[in-house]
Amino acid sequence: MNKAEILIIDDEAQIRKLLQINLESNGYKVIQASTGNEGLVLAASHPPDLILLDIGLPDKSGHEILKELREWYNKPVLILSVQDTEADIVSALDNGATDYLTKPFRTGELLARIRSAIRRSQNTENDSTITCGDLEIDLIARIVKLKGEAIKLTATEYNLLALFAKNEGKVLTHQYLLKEIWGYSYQTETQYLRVFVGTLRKKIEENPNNPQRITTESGVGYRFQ
Amino acid sequence: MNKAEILIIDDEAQIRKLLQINLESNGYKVIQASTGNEGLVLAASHPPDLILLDIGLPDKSGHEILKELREWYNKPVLILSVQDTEADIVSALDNGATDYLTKPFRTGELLARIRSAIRRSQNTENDSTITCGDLEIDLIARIVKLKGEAIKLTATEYNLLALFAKNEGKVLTHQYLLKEIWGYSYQTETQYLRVFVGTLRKKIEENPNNPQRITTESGVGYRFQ
DNA sequence: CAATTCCTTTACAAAATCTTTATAACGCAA
DNA sequence: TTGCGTTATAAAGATTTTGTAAAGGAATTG
Repeated sequence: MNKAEILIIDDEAQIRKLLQINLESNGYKVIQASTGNEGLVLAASHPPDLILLDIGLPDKSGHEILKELREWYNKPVLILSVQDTEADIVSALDNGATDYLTKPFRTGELLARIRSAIRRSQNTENDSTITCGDLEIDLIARIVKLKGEAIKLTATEYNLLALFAKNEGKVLTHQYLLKEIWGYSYQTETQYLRVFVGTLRKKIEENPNNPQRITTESGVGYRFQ
Repeated sequence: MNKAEILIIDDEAQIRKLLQINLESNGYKVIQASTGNEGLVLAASHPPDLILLDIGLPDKSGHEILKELREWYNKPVLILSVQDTEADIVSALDNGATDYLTKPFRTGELLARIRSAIRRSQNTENDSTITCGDLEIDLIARIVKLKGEAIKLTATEYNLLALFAKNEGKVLTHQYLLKEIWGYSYQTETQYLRVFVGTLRKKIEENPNNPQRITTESGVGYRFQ
């Protein structure tokens, strides 16, 4: 993955700064929110690869934020907290937190736990390259080859194709695709999908008028084979 | 899931006992090993759903055990250790540990982290397919196969068939079917059902004039077998 | 800051699906 | 047999969904 994006939701500017410096120097792209609601909006409009969530937020408890996130967000959410009561930890983990670290944390450990969480979340059948007939997708290098020839895809086209490839054979609903590629708040923009599936077909199908790889499931979504 | 199995690899009998009692009272099945090699053998001969691994083992370091395990075992491995140096934690996590807890640990937290790890590992492996004779319905991939051949169904046809399959053998009333597929306000549109049961029969019945799979219960509804 | 690429949006044609109508067939009881 | 309620099938019409092109904006790049 090319620069995983991490969203920090924390009200303390100092901590955000500290995290930002550490994460960016380790090759992550960082987005920040100082309140829970701001964090939810940011996450919905552009889903990050991982979220660092503080429990002690001014506007809304982190537990609530976590619950709301988990209604649609299924990538890792790591909790950072000064609280270390067992009840807090258990509640967060049972509500879908991926991990729980108490402040002050050790940066090396935090980074290791982030690596671990991201590795696992990408581990959905992810052997770096996926091959489907004469189409090869290198998920590490982000290169797509058709009959050995590299194809030029835009960022969105690539993301869409990679998502299809990781779910070969399954029907992916419009909602799901939009949520994964554009974000939670784009669930109704099915026209985006039509446009991008169209351009993808032009690039990877033998005959775009009779697509074999990306087929339409009318009223439901698309399927990649 | 039917009683998840947990393998404990730890040389201290007291800790094993403590873990055993706690885990068993929470519905897990427990297997124990007091040395690293014994643990590897047990894991290989009967792979558990999760492994609790102590780092300070007499025969082999837990780090080594972890590496050997990870060559083939990809379910959760939680590390328990008296060591809490950052280097230890980072090394374990980077070698594929799912989580790392330092002794003494809090049982509630440990149980929550176990639940969390198991939940996540199960999320990636669900293929619920219903099989009725030579008809297969994959509810995740949304694929229907008859004698191994995929059949093309429209969204409504598929929904109807899936609903039948989930209620195999039962008579489903017109009202119920209409309510489930079209919605509450369509309960009187029984003609819809006739049309769609008709098209379904054409696609999945050997002889649509003498249906065996979807049979008519006159005046009541339909039954799927 | 100009050029290019990519994304978003709009418009319209084409295809697929659903709904409705019409008509025939079936089972059952009088 | 006839009549009635129910079911089956075909096919026309209506509606929804999809595909494609293209214009205008936004973002990126040199």
